[in-house]
Amino acid sequence: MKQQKALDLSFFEQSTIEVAKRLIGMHLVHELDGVTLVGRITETEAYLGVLDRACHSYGRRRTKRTAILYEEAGRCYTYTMHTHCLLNVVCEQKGQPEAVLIRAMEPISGIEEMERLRGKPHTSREFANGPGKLTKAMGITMADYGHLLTEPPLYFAKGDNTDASIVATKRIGIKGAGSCSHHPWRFIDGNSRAVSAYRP
DNA sequence: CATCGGATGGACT
DNA sequence: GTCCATCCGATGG
Repeated sequence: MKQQKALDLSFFEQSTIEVAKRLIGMHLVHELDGVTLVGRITETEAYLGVLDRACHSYGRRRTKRTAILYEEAGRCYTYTMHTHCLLNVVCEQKGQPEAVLIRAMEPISGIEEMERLRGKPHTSREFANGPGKLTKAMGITMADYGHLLTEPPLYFAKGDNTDASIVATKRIGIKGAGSCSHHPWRFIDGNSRAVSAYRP
């Protein structure tokens, strides 16, 4: 495995939709207990802040949980959904509370350790084809809340997206968000099977 | 304090 | 398709 070079802050200061699209094919890296875990991102969703009814910062809602969304781009926004931890990266300028949810990946390296973290055998397709599965495989927890995702131990790195075919769809699991439910702000690699079940 | 609900996943019918 | 584990923030009394 060649050296992983972290994406820098300017990457995350682009528009949130642009970040969501460009993260497809990029690598997510976690250096954990001396092992480097790497996955290739296959699915993301953009959450566009104060006007997006599906976004936790809709209407400038600001709580202890959402506070990090108001900080600078590149920060880690983790939150718990039922029994699971979900990973987001903050985008845009400080004070503009937008983020990209990392929803799925293909395991690249550190696979034995990821299998131990995930528990039970899984096919490569279902290994991390969901946001809760992904954080479990990568060992990401609420302890990572606020971490700057351009620095070890948890960061993004340039990957291979030459085979990626970016497909936009509606976001998954959004309810009660009116017209915001229909925006095509979910992005998948149409050539990967390691994505959530729904396809257009 | 009690209650509710959700950007989920896994087991099961 | 259904059920539910088990969490935190939000809301109301």
